[in-house]
Amino acid sequence: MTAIDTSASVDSRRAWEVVLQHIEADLLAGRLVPGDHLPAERALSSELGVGRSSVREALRVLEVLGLIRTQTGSGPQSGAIIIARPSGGMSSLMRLQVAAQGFDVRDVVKTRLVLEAAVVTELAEASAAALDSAPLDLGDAVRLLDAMDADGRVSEAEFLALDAAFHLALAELSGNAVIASMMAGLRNSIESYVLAGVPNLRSWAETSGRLRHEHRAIIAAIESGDAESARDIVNAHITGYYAETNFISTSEQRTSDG
Amino acid sequence: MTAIDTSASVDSRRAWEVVLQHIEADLLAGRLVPGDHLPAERALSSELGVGRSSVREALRVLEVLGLIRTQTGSGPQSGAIIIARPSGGMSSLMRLQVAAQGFDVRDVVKTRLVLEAAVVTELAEASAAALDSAPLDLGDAVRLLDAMDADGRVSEAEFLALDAAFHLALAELSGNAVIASMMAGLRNSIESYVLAGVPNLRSWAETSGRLRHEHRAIIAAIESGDAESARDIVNAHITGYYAETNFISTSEQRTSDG
DNA sequence: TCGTATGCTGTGGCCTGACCACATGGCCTG
DNA sequence: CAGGCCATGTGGTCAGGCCACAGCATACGA
Repeated sequence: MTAIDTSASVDSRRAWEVVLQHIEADLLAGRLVPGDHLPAERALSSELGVGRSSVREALRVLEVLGLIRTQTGSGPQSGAIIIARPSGGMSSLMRLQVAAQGFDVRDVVKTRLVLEAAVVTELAEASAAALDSAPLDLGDAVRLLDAMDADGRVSEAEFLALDAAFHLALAELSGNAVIASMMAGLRNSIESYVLAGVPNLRSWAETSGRLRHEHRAIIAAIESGDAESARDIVNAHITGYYAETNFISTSEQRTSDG
Repeated sequence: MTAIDTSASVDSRRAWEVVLQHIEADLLAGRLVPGDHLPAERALSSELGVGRSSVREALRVLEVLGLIRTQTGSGPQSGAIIIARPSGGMSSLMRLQVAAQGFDVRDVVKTRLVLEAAVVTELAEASAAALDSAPLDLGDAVRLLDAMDADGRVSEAEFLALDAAFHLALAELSGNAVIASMMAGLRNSIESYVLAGVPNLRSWAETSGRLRHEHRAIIAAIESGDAESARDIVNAHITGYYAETNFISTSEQRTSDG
């Protein structure tokens, strides 16, 4: 009796899809913008004529995709709030697709290579073009490199986490949120593989030293506006690591396999 | 009385996260592979000691992310089945993030440019390298071009849909599922903007003719193994369209805005 | 008067039980 | 042997309840 089924008596869409599309429409129309509160679950439920559990299913999806943040209790911070943080959703998506064999790990690495090259190219060109105006502050990235230089006091896992953060920082500095979140997701999805490869290294000290050196070289190439060499270094940087860990033979990917 | 709370009496994870992580663990361990059936919702519920609604929230997430397909009824096709189709999830994610202003449309276009260039580069290089062995069949893509040539009998929307399919086909031919699904998501997320830009064109006939010509040129460049010109053409192809629709002035993106 | 304590209220989180539509597969009947 | 019928198990959905939690207003005490 709650739902009025005049018009579209048979709604082919499932109830939770109705909720999802309703919210998407509100977003597209600008009726909902980041920072706004969604109506309470019970309100949304009666407003749309669906059960609260269906509303919750839709909200769960939005939460995983990084569109909303939920909080119990009362007050301004409670409820479901639009946040629009893509990285979390991208990470979940890629991690699960890799787990479910929808994504081949080699393709993840190759894609990361493509995006990473695009990022440093863009940064280098921006640096070259803006020598006079804005000086292109790479401080965030450099600080991470400094943290990685605390030799001996940084575990393998910590080092690799900082490494990931460094590459992510570069992506964010390029100003492209799409690429940045993709990079976050790609890296996140193969995190466990990266860690698992460490024992295969001949010498962690040697490898980490090389990685640190390459990082500095990337920064230097960007600052000097040398896009081409930045691209080459980052290429060798990533390819080299995976080759050393025997994680993937990047030289002969997908030559003739299905 | 159903849930036994020995060990980990306070589970900080929310109930639906427990379900999600359980399934993810099964995927990673290979206990679940594409084609397999998930346990029934009620079984999963009692097995994990959570309510069925929580199980459903997790399944909903998996469904939107493209990991499972659900079907009512009984028989071999009913229930939740692992499918691992990333495109749908990528599309949802990007579409909603664009709607929620988490992604700037200009960044979406720029990212598409990067990926598209990588795709045609890879295809061209593969074509050049495999002149003797496998002849690199572009048939799928070419058939789409043929369909677009039915001049006058293809509406704007249909033409643009075929255009999208063409670019997606190229991505899939490159063999990289990650890039292919990203391209699908990127294109999908700006679908409405692309369509909305059509009225801004000086002449649809002129533009569509140019697009068709450029498509053929891309194919030709790939087949001749000319990666560089393939990249240039695809770049001009995409940039040109958006410039013509005044949808975005690709020449001066993000020069000094926040 | 001021500060604190206390309870009210509204939020999401979760569970239970119930019903429905549906698809299958076996059983029963003609 | 063929065809129809129903038992069974599935996801889809709803209603209602309880809980923990956070804020806020109110009342009370210093």
